[in-house]
Amino acid sequence: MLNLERVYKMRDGLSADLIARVLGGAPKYTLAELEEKYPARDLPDGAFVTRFAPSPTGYMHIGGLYQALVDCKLAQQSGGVFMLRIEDTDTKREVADAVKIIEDSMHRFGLKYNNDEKYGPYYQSKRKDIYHSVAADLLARGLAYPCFLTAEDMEKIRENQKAAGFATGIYGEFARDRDISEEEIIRRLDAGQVPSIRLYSTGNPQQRIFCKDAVRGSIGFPENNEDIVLIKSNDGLPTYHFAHLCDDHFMRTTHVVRGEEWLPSFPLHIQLFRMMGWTPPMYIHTSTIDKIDSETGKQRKLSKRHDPEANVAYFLRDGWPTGAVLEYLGNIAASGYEEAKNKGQVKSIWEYPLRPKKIPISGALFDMKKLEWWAREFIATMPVDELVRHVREWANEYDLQWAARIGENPEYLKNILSIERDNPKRIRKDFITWHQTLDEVAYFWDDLFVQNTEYAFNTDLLRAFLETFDICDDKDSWWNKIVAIASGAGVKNGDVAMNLRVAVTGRTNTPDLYSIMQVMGADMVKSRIGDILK
RNA sequence: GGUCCCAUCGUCUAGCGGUCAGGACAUCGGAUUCUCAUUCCGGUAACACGGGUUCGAUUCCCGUUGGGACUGCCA
Repeated sequence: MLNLERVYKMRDGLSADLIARVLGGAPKYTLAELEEKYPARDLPDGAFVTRFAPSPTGYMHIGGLYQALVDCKLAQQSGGVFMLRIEDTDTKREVADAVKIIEDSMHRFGLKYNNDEKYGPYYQSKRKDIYHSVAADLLARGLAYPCFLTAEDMEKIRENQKAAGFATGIYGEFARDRDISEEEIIRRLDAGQVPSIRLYSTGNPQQRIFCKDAVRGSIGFPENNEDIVLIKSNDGLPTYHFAHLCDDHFMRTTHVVRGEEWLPSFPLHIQLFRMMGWTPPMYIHTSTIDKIDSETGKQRKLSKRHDPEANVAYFLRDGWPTGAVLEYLGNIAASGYEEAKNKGQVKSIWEYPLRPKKIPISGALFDMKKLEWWAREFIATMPVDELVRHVREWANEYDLQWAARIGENPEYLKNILSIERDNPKRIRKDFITWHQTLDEVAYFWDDLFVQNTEYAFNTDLLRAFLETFDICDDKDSWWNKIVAIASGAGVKNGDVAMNLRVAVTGRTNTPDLYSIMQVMGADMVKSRIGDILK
């Protein structure tokens, strides 16, 4: 009983009038009204309600995409709901078009969300009424208070704390306005000061609080005693912590998937839910996606400043198949997928169940080579029409020269990309990205063709080939002619073929030579060989 | 400094007290092939360290070391 007293009543609550003044207006809702407005969702047992909640910084991080995929899959496979919530509470960091970039990325990667209006709005900046109503409740119960500390005040406090070797932050004796009287509040308000609303923390760091993570199990922390900001003074918007509390409660989120950088504030969030008497959601703290820093040689999180591949836009620009990126990411979250797919048990990541408990918790290095492998496999198993469509769409958006070139003769590109695609089990895996696909077949255009100057051609063989070459030959006759040339010259069949291959394409490695010549046409074949003979 | 998280081949991982420690990518070798591709075979390669608990530890506990995150009126 004593303990409860300590936890729930440490200062008097503010009067309704004062709460309205402090908040800049009377709260629109009571807690009961909010509960009614956002009722429990009508979903089957075991359905997950998840959300991807990025802040609009004008940039979609690969780690964010990973989390969004996990969220989306969890909801999809359980018959639940996946939401996209924009965390735009930091007015200072707002970037134009940022939301468009996020929505566009979600769309391109096929991450479908369902923002049911009933539980909206989905922009935090439009949910002020909700936050203020909850804050009013806390204020009335003496579990929050208006704080008039300025940025300079706090900076000074922090410096002193550092100098004295104390933990930094606004807590206990450092929380100057923690027990501020109503009279003092009114005086400051009259003087035109605008307060932030701080939590009146009743946590005791000597005690431990245990927080449950779906993957990591129960994690113990010292209780939080910081009077963290709930509502910011400059714009009246909530901090992440308070928004998370209100939004995930009233949106009826069942599972919060977020990065492990949130682990340190986990006890705070549980404290908040307990103060409200609400059941917290289940948490899944994912690991970061890292790389080895080329300068320091140390592992670190993929950063948007140093690593282009941290940005989802990078993969779009280079024309990576979004499905392959998703498979790569999905296989990190559900490592059994790879094997199941190779065994033919499932066809895509969407068919493979993601077990929350199996989501890895140690940081994974981003493996470009493995992504490449996924991409090769992905493109190789794609019908040629789809491949052509993807390549054209990419060119239309990112490479107008290619787009124009393809536009002149779309059939030509299709014929090129159709080479060696008839046998599904033996399709070459030359293609990785849409961009690279085009570069790979550039030699099919005279103005892009680059003659191989390194290769030591045997002009006799080339001349012999030209003499008997007939584009109308079927593959057997064509090959028989090559065999004849080889035996006549006393060289291996492969030598003749290689001379032709390099002469016609400029490369030592290409798909089936006969098919290439058929697609190129007699004139191109003859002129390229002729150029060498000159 | 404090708090918390993490630790199996080079990489991503399987493993939940007894396994020849399995798979995939990468790598190396071989076979097929018009090809430095594909396909098919095969190889090298890992339980960070030290203590416990146990008949028996990769697996459980503690410590060490190493890596990471957080420590804002940013999320």
